[in-house]
Amino acid sequence: MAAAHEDELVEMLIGLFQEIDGLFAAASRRLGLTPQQAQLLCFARHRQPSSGELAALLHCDKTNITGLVDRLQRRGLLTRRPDPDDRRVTRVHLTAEGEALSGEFQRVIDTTLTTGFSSWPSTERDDLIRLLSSATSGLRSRPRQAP
Amino acid sequence: MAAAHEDELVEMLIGLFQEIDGLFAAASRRLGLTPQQAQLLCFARHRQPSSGELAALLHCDKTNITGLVDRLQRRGLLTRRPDPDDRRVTRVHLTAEGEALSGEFQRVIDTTLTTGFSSWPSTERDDLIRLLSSATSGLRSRPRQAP
DNA sequence: ATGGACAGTCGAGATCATCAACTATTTGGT
DNA sequence: ACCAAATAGTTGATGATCTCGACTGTCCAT
Repeated sequence: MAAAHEDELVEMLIGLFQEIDGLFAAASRRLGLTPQQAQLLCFARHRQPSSGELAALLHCDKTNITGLVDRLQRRGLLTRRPDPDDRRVTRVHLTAEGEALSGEFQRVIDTTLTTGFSSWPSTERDDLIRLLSSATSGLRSRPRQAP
Repeated sequence: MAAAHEDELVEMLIGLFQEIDGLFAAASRRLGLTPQQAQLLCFARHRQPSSGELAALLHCDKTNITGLVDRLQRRGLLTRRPDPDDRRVTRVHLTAEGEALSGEFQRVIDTTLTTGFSSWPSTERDDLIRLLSSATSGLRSRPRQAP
């Protein structure tokens, strides 16, 4: 067993997590958003998620989404619209202003991450993409424990 | 330029971030901690950080640390001790209970991540460790912009 | 129909997070 | 040695995040 290697891998994964967490905090703050608001806007960028979907994506309770969406709606960044197929669900649609702001956020993230890899040879980039893809999908089916 | 590859890499990095974020949320909740509390305890596991160091590690204002440490101290998980070399700084020391709880948290994280990679050949693990190391250090010196 | 599952909201209470202002201590320049 | 500037931590005020239990309304399978 390569126990030392495993520990090292875990350490690296968490280190990268911390780094991206800091990047998100700095970028959202720069735009006058909280990290949660920025992430919610990004999730609503190309689909029109329901509150329940947003709760799953943000790893929080659905009752939290109500206030989160309330504040963003009060700022004119999104609107609530009823789902035509299921009258229980309400879907979140970005306004033009919300599109612009979330686009700005995504641009900051993209350029910061991209410039961090600008000096990498494309073979290493491809390797990393391949390994990250396997890693993420491997973790996505993580063992759930009973509540 | 491999613009498509860059976008794909950014997408993968964020996907992994989301996954680890969810893992942290679930693990800390299981132990009756908030994610911030769990992270703070882990940072205090082997060193005795000052409040300012904790603020930098948690990417938040130093005034936030006061209340965070207050609540953990009230639960008997850590103590404040003055730094002998600089009477301005107070350092955080975990109690035995705090050690146990943060150890439990770290164990949950470690085993979940490790089992996610248990089927990987060691050559791929080594590749991923090497690439993540480069990536994280490359991002750690990220370009700061003026406030 | 009707009972159970599901989506969203509300109210209460705790935590997280920031800002301005303050005290105490350290440091460096003169 | 002195004093101004920088630093570490706390406090109070304010707003945002997050969860829990309870509630309404809708869907769906029996």
